[in-house]
Amino acid sequence: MAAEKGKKRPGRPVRGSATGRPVMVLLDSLGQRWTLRILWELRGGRQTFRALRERCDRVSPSTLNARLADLRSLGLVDLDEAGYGLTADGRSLGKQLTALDKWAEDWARRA
Amino acid sequence: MAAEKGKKRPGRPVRGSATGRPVMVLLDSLGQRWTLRILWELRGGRQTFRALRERCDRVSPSTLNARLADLRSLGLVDLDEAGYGLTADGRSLGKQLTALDKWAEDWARRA
DNA sequence: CTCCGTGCTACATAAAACGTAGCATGTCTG
DNA sequence: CAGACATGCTACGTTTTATGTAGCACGGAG
Repeated sequence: MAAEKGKKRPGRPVRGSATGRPVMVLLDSLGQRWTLRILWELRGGRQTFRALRERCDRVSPSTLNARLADLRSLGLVDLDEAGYGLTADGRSLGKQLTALDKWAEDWARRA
Repeated sequence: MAAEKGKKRPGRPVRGSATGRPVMVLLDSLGQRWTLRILWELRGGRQTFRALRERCDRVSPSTLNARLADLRSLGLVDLDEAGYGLTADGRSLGKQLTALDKWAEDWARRA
């Protein structure tokens, strides 16, 4: 399982990049299936594990749980009685995704 | 393994999203290992397959080739005598990654 | 010819993700 | 209390994806 051995933090080495340069930590986590999508869907507001799973095309619960653990470890996502949601950092990253959405729209228009 | 069959385009359905909404096409491709990293490294300028591979922590050539085929199919990357490089679209997406880098720096400062 | 360097492929192995079932817990209802 | 739901999450066998190493085919230079 993807249990957390240690919290991931910007500045700590990750797979594929010994430096631990913050953006590399980020690229490493985002470059796993469903991570970007999960952040994307959480922009819409806090939701339960099961609801989130539905929104993410019924991703398998083991994968979803692994990603959520990762994102929590990064401090981008948290869990409370209302379910999973973005932290302050998560929301600010979410804005980057919104920018990406805009970019994609323009891209589609051009293509 | 080989290359993909049809060109991917924003507006065409992809795995995990039947709608083909542009940003979904993007998230789908970016959410594979090495894709983000490859784009990241290509920001530095056109380079050969082998040089790019070195910069990407010696990713296996089969994987690299698969990702490059994907990115070429998306019109973000192209290949000429000087090697692989970003297209105009690729460069504009690269700017989004640069923004992500900035974000990650701030994030690291906060964490 | 040989010697490089290029993009890229083959293929066996390992790791990641999938899909389904179901557990443990809590709350609400009769 | 029992029973019906809903929750987060785990187990585990199967499939998909990535890895690592070797090496092929081509082109240019010497």
